[in-house]
Amino acid sequence: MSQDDRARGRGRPLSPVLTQRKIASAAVTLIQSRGYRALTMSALAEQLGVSASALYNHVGSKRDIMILVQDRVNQDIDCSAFKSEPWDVALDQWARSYRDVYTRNIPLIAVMAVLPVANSPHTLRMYEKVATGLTRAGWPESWVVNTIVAVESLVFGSAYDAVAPENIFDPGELSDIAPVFSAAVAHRDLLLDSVPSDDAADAPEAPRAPSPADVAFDVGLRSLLAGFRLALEALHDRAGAD
Amino acid sequence: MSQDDRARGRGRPLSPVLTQRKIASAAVTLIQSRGYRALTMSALAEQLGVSASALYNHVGSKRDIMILVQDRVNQDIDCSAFKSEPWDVALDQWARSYRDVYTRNIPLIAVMAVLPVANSPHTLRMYEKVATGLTRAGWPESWVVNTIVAVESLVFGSAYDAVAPENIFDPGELSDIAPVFSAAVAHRDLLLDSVPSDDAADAPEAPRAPSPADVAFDVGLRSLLAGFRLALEALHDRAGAD
DNA sequence: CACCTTTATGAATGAAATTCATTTCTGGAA
DNA sequence: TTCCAGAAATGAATTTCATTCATAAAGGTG
Repeated sequence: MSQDDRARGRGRPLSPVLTQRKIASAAVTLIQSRGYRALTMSALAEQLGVSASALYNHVGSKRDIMILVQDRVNQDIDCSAFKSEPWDVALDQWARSYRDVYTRNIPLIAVMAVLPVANSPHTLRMYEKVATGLTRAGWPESWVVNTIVAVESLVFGSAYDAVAPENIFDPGELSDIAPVFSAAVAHRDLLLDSVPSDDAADAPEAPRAPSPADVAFDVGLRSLLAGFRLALEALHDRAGAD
Repeated sequence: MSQDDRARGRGRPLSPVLTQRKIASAAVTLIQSRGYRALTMSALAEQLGVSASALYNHVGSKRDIMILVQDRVNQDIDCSAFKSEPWDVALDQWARSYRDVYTRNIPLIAVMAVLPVANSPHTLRMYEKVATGLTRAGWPESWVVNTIVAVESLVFGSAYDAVAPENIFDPGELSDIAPVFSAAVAHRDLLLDSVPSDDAADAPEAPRAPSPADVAFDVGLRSLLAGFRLALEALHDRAGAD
């Protein structure tokens, strides 16, 4: 399809057909056009004009491909705010962008959340920007990673929530056994206006109205950041008292 | 194994062998003894002394079984604090218990996070307790669900983090490209004492030392709750001003 | 009693990932 | 140059699951 349609015979080709780079690109393309469900070794091989077993000369498993995809996808996370903005504003923007990316890449969460960063250069660069921003703003070294992890945790959980069906909390026939909760679900949407509309600057594309999941994430992120501000103040007060 | 070893012939048995209840129990048993990897339709059928295809007379798919398991597992989450404690203390205890449970049931996260609650009575009962606690404490109805979702998001993300390898942030050979982050990772453990030891009351079993992931969760949860306290105060101040 | 429904069995089916034997080419050492 | 180990393809298994299908036996309802 994509390359050269003449069937290749057996044996090593004259010039190499595959590289990890090409495999990763093809995987991303495939995912974007047909989704993660469609990312099979065969489909990927077909996309590359190659037989499925050939992939195993370049990666050890499908999981390896997910890892390549993950590092690539992480480049889309916007860390730019750490250059200029105060740490809390930057963390806010980073978290929102991070969630947007993973809402589009749910199957990567299980990979990213558990994957040693050691072979993901772009991911590591992202963390470096965040860590630098926090450190420069006066966060103690010993807190930086935990702060990052806490934000990430909220982000991953919220990404799942974002792809859940809208009626996920609708108690259906069982509303009798949960009257207070049912009422709360029914009145959940009253906050819908308090949320910032997605991107003012760079998006002519989709000024999508915020969903309940967006509101919940907004509430959680704001609260988490407010808590962080308090914690940082407390740390500095204590340090100042010595 | 578990029931009656005499081979059953073809055809409908004299008394029913399977129920959804029995399937769910067997699944939980299997998971506890051999983990989620071992939860296959065949293994489950064997556990029940039945052929795999028989299961499909009682559930539509393996996912349905995961749903049954999920509702059962959610009964282990401790909501008791909402009866007596202030809302923030109760939310704290709930969240910690919730994370413990899902740390042991990682594959359920993808199910739970996305599953309509309508057919999970125990899950719904849990939400009812939480919603009641928050409402009684003065949280406005419109905030209750979002508050719950925010905590859950942190919990799910943190559960992933808890099962990640300890060295997940070790930059390995790439530490050059992320010096600030690498230093932060190296000093991450300095907070290890600030975390409550797991269970004082009911655990003679494992007074396990807190891991870095436990600390990060603790930091995140504390901050989130601090932020919630501020938000609730602000709401009441605003309401009082009218 | 006739007949549809329920709930088993055991034998396919099908989708994936992965492995294996084989082929062909490359690049470095003798 | 020649030779050979190793790299990189192919296509044909293999494996492991979930799921479906044809068939059989029992239950319950008219």
